[in-house]
Amino acid sequence: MPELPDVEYVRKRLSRWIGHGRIDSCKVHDARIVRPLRPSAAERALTGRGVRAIDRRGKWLRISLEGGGFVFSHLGMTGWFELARDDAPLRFERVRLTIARGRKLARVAYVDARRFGHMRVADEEVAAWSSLGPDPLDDEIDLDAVLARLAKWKKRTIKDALMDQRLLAGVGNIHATEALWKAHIDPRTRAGKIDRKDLVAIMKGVRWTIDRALLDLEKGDAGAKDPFVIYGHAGKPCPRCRTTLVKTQLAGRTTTYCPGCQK
DNA sequence: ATTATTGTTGGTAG
DNA sequence: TCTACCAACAATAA
Repeated sequence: MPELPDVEYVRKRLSRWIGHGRIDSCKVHDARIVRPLRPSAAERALTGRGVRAIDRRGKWLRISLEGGGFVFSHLGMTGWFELARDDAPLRFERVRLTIARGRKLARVAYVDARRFGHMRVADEEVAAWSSLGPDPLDDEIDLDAVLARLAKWKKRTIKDALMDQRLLAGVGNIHATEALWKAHIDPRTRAGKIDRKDLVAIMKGVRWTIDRALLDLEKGDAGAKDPFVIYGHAGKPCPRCRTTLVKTQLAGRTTTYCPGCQK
């Protein structure tokens, strides 16, 4: 379930498993994932390469290789990295990396049921990475720059704008929904109508929902219970004002909000 | 059987 | 060139 917190969690795990290791072998089970490279070309490009760093920006991961070059990885809707216990492929495994660190081997599997995720092996930074907006977890946000962008969108809703990766990197449907609830702002508000005070509240909301999600993931009991306050809770009472939460469609995505306290 | 799902991209129409 | 909308990608769960 990757939005920013999930990808950050994956980054931490990957760093632990393969940081400063060497890619001993690479096996691509599904050609779609490494397009436009052919599986054999991707495997050849990665085998034997040292790993220098693993970073995240928004929902993208970047593995920097010794001697130059990168693997950019986007998890799509259902992508995930798992540590495998042996050589048998996991369910929906698409790529396997065997990492050598000293005498130890780590079997790192990329698993992705729907296959919307992909990896790109590249010598240079790719546009998908460099055109991302500021990352709300890592970067200082220039409020004036964000406001200037929002002002140009007369018709677009603030909810849709928040999911635009050029505005802020990493916010998706769930966390846009949760952040706007926290900020008391109606998701249907036109982006251009958002003022500085609103934006400050939204940014607080974004950090609030990201921090909560990250904490849940690191506790390790994710999936055990529904961690969201209003996402997916249409028809139930608002936890803040008890008004019944409603859902609507915004830019093609289901959006939940409280008609009582989100203005 | 039907509908929904956390994301992105490419086509089309304006 | 910019904006807005929608279908497509694919596999599951309710």
